[in-house]
Amino acid sequence: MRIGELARQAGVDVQTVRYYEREGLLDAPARTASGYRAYGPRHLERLNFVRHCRSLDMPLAEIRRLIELSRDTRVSCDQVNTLVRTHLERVQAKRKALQALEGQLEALSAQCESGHRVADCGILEELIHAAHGEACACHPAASEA
Amino acid sequence: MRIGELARQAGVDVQTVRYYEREGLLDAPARTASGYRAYGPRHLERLNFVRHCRSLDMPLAEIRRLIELSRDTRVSCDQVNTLVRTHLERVQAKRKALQALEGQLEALSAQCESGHRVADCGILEELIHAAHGEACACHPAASEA
DNA sequence: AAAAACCCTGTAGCCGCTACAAGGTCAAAC
DNA sequence: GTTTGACCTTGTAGCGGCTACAGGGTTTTT
Repeated sequence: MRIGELARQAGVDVQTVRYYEREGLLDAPARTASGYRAYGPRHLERLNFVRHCRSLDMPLAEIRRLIELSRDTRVSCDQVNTLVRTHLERVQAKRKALQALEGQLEALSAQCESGHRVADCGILEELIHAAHGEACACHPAASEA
Repeated sequence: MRIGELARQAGVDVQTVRYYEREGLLDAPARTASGYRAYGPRHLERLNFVRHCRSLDMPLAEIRRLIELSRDTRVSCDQVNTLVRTHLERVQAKRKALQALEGQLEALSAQCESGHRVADCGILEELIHAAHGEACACHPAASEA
């Protein structure tokens, strides 16, 4: 299987495959006489593994670590679980931050009534007031923390 | 006010101030005889505005657009509100994606019971099964969509 | 007068790709 | 047999939003 076929089967760009090889996530395959990469089913399996981890938003460094761990079957599973849970905590933290953002942006947008000019608009005023460190719809109680 | 003082007052890195100037978010200030940037209170106000928008996770391009809009006070406020609401939708979409991720990672972690080896661990098996396109704890109903 | 703290420009690194340039190879159509 | 087109190769640069470092000059403090 050549790189285009591998990429198609995994649903990724050809460049991404080469990138993963450079980054040590995919073993360098054999080459044909003319220098083309020749992949086997193991490579596809590994590539799908990487993509699945990426779909869980894991950074490449952690996927690399998972691959290392999986190579040594004597390793305690706790290490894998810790990695997953640490990642989960990161995702949770980011989600909560976005949730707070949502509230702030909604408050901001609520300042605006249709049809008037920016000179009379609550949004820019809010944003500019923030420049003075004053309370605003975005960060109502920020200064109380 | 020199760049260090400005940066300190806004709570940003000196490099970030220069970066914003390069990116057209901050007007180039006057220079002293020896070439040092000399800022006034207007610059601090603008910098705080930019930082506030960044705290709302707006991309610099949108902040630039907001600055443009705010310069022309005859512009309809709807443009500002649309920008904010579009950004809000992006944030919402990302938050929902992260929420789904959380569930997947939790299901994954639940596969693991403490103390055993990776060979017997549900997590890596799940991740590797995914490489065959099978149903997994991470993506239980993905193939039904 | 020396040391420390500040400033300048330019460049490169982070992440996970993506795209482009400038070439070599291979299969099929004419 | 050659020409088209799809494929492959390497190397390099770009995205965003900074951050850091190198190698200098200036100002302030000791």
